[in-house]
Amino acid sequence: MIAATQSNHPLAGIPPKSEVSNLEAACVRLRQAQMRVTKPRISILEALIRRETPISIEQLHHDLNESSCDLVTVYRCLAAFEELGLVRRSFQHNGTGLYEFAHASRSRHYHVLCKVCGKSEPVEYFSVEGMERMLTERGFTQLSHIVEFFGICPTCQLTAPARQNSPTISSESA
Amino acid sequence: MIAATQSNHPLAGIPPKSEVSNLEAACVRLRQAQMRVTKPRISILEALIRRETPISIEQLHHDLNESSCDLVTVYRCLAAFEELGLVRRSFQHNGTGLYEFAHASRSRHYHVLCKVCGKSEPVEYFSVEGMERMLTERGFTQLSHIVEFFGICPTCQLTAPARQNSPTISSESA
DNA sequence: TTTTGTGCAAACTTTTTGCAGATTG
DNA sequence: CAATCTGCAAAAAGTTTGCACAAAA
Repeated sequence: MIAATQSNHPLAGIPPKSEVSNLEAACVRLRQAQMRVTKPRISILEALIRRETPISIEQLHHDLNESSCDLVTVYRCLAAFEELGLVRRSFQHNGTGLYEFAHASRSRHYHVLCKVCGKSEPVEYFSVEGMERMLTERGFTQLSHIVEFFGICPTCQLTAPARQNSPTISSESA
Repeated sequence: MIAATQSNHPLAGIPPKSEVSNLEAACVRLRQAQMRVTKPRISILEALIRRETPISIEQLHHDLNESSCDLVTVYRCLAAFEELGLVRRSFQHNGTGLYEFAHASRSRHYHVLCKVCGKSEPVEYFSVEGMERMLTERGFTQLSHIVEFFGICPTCQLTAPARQNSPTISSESA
């Protein structure tokens, strides 16, 4: 989309160090999980790191240049990345998935998504009530929200084989 | 599903007053919105009021006896009910929608959904962090969560025709 | 009687699966 | 070389739409 930065500064086009380390950390994570660091995976991670807001799979695939890898691969990679805690999934109002890179350093934030244009903006999190009050002040109308927690219940831990995932995925709340 | 209560107490089979008033309030709401109070709508509302936990559309349709109304009607009714604020939608970990009756009297609560069996339990809401800590103590593992706010952004309010909905849907945060 | 809702069939969108060939470590 | 990924094709889920008939006000 955005053509490479138009300056001819020596660092033009070279991603900031933080992006590199994010990517590297992610690759380490992949190897830890005995997963391979492939070209599609790298491009997907790069694209996610570049972005600041959550993005749909379709759109991500498009950003990737379409030809660089198959849509199915994007689905598979994101599912894997989510299991590893490398990305976070959220939802649009219609239930379609959105993904964003889970920056290890940054504290977790949340989003407002416009029900009409679908654009999302990050927002600081205080409390549900404070949040909606603040969004009203920002000019949003017809506010609603969902808060959902997922986990594996005690019963299923006993019965299901439960593919044990890498380190705690739940570490996001640490 | 559950055959009429097996006792022969005079009140057997008669729903508690609260259910009735919930249903009545909902019907008033429908009429306010110039919507008709039809048999399918009543059964859907009844089924939702009976339930305590969020339910998928498929499952709701099943609870309804399948034959009592078409699956498409369930979709349409729930979408309409959501617009009116009569029900709340949430999501399973895979993105499929879940609905629950928005009891006007009760304060809003949230859920934990098991990633394996999908069962949901209501939980008191404190804060995201406290929530996950508490769920860990309850024996849940591999916790994750989503918090998403939806609304109509200032820009779209100017451009889009924006079918003006009934009283504030957003009143849930009042 | 007019307006609104429903059922049915079919389309669509999003996501998942199977498998052979390509790629990584 | 062995294990793991990817692409392609096809299927499965979940959800939406169009239209004629049915039901509610």
